[in-house]
Amino acid sequence: MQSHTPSRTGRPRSAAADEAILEATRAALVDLGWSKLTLGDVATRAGVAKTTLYRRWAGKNELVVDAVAVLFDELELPDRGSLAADIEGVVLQFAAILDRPETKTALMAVVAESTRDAPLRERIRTSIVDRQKRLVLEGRARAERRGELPVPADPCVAAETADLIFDVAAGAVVHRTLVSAEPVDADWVRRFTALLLGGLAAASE
Amino acid sequence: MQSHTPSRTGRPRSAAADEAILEATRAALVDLGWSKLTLGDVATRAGVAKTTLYRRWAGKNELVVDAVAVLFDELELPDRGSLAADIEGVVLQFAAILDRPETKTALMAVVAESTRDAPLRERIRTSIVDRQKRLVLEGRARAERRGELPVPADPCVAAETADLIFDVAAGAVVHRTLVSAEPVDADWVRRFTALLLGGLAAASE
DNA sequence: CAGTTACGCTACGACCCGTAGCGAAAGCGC
DNA sequence: GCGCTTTCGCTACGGGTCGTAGCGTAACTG
Repeated sequence: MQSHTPSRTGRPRSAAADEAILEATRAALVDLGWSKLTLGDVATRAGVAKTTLYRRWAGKNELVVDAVAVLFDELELPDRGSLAADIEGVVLQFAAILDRPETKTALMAVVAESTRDAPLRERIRTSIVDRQKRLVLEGRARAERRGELPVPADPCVAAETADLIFDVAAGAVVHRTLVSAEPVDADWVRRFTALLLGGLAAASE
Repeated sequence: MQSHTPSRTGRPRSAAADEAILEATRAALVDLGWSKLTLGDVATRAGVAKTTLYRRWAGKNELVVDAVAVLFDELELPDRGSLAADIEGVVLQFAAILDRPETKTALMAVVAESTRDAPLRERIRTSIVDRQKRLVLEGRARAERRGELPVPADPCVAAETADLIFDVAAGAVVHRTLVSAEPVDADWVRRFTALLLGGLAAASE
């Protein structure tokens, strides 16, 4: 969120307004998409003055990041018994979130903006990307406990491998969904997982 | 381009103006980025009236796609002797194009817009994406001639595999560059290629 | 109650959009 | 050469969004 240090005195900021604004932002993203979304319209939908919106967020970019970030909270890594099943499960979850119209149009737009805005990039990293990356680390740790993956000797190499896996998995799903515009269905996920696990097995030999 | 059927009579459209506009668009992307780029500014930079710009392109999206598309013309697939070397070469080329400031800020922006604009998505596909995908098909055909990959029995499965490889490769490079904001250097490409080839080998067994 | 902060509302200049209208320029067929 | 057609540069315009300033009111604290 926007990390406003709450002062001890004075009228407190309405928490209900916060949620109403974020909800209105998601609704506006569904109806209008990124480019036609205006802050005035969001304020009207939320039943809030436009000035209130500007008091809490610096601009459209930051607002949309916060509005979309909560959708990634539902990402979990339930234990499905094997590394392959775990991967397939989390990839399907990620694809489902990315298939929503509000994330589809918003995510790549804010990433594009972040190429010229370092603070925005940091905000995206902490509130969205790191939540995804955590799943990769958890999945590997679980696979090591199962004995499906060897415990890495060099932790530095292990970190690089985790980053590689993350970029490959997240990138592939995003590219399939947004660029190729084809569905990430169970069949595709199965083939992708087979490719990924095969590559991991070959690399650790 | 914008596929304007040239009429036999009347004053012909200036081809020099076309190139000046696209060049000005790329320069404006470098200076201003996607969101702050305005068509009026592009027209001024190109030494062209704003109305001329609107006569040739429907809007900002289409213009930027055309301006960036030509940068992907330099993508080639020189024979480096092995499938691994071919992959590493083309991935490094793709990463180099994507590292330019004009493509970095523009590509994801137009992809984000294309989620709500089917004609734009088709334009991106034909003028940018298909040029990349072609390299995957050529690379595989070459590897089959070398005997590095088995000739697929089912052409339908082969097409699906090619699509998968394409989404994985392009997606990984894009994600690494734009989301993780870390360099696609020779070391990363080597590790990615090893992962991909290992997965391919495991899948064809 | 006084002090402080957030809120809703209005109004404002600045900017960009996309289009219309005009006269001039550059080709083609005769 | 002379019309015809299309594009060009230019100006001007209504409409929309931006981000901010100002002001009176509401909410909470000590």
